[in-house]
Amino acid sequence: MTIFALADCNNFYASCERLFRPALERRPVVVLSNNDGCIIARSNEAKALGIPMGAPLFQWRETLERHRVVVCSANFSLYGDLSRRVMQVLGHFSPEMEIYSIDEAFLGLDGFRHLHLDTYARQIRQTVRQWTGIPVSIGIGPSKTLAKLANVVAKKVPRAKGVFDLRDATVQAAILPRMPVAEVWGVGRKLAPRLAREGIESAWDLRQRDPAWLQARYSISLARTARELAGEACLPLEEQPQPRQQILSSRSFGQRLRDRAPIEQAVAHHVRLAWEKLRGQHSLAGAITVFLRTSPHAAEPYYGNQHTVELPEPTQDLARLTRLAQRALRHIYRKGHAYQKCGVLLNLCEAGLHQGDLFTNPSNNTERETLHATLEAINRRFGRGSLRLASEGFQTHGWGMQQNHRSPSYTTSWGALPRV
DNA sequence: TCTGGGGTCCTAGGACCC
DNA sequence: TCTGGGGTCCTAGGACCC
Repeated sequence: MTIFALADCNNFYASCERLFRPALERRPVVVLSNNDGCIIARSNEAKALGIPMGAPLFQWRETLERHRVVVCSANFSLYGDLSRRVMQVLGHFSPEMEIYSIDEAFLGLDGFRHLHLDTYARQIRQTVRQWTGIPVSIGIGPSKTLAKLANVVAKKVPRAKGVFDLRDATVQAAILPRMPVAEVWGVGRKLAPRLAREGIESAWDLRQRDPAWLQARYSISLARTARELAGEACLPLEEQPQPRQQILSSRSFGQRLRDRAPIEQAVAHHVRLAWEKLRGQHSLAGAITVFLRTSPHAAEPYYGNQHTVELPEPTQDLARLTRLAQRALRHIYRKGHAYQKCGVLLNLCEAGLHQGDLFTNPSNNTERETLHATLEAINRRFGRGSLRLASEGFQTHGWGMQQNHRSPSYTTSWGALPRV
């Protein structure tokens, strides 16, 4: 039997905000999405007030004020840095680790089966807490799906004190029937009600169904989930992160935009952000898509559109990508709408795998490479975005983000070091 | 007034082939 | 009235994840 552990940070973003502001301890804390739009993280105290995940801020403002909830704008450079530290500590405890998201990692514990794993997990938890200040919970199981489910128990049941082991069949038989199917990894908003109508209400119900039947009626993924719930490890630990297939940069505007000019700037900006990631992972873009839309919640009729330009040969050329993106924008922009959001999507090709054509001038690429490297060197020295294409504009006029409650970037910016 | 951003995978259906 | 059979590839859209 393979053994998986899932370590998942508790209320990660809220815990990060607390780290440098101990006064927030035991107080309800929420963290907002970009543009201060939605609530995307809540401390336990905030959850207890009934604030749901993803709730629009404006609908909850009154509750937040009444209970003196601490409201924070998202500070992803802080969370990213703390995540890196947590992962580093977790890495000490197993040679097999898959970083699954910003606040979660699977550990392979096969080599540790001689240990009392409950004790070992408590040791991991304690160490992460002591070395980073972030609380984590740990679930253990014979498959990733069961480890995930064990983690839910570890968080929810006070008696578990942050660690739960779901390897034992008797324990599974006791827990799974009480676990709503919606808690299962891979069962979401749409699937849960559909399953309920067929009498599948608990994780146990799902596990009892014939995988072949589930595959025919639903999908191969759900069949796999049922197998995983039965203790069969179908999903391997993926230690090597797979190369990205696409890179997306998009954001709501700080306010609604009607004119094309500021949208052009925002598009140029997104091309650059996507390009930075592209360079970071040494890939090439084979196609670029630009999309633009109005708010789906507005009273006016919705308009959304997108346009894709295929590149004759894969490229990393920032100026070229920007030019193509502007052309794509012209295809989809219509006068008269109050736009809410735009974005740029790069479809990637694996570098070195493409067939060049007869007419590409290789010396041209060297020139571009020098230009890109210089651009990056300057921005490394003077700060991100110090040097950029003029098409981004000089001010983020109208499209810049709203962030009215941003905490300092304590760990990634010299100017924001905490004072003691 | 105000509703996130960044991903992956799967499926259905159409276009196309012989 | 009646209109093959077997296959591949691509894309859009949907569902899911955090």
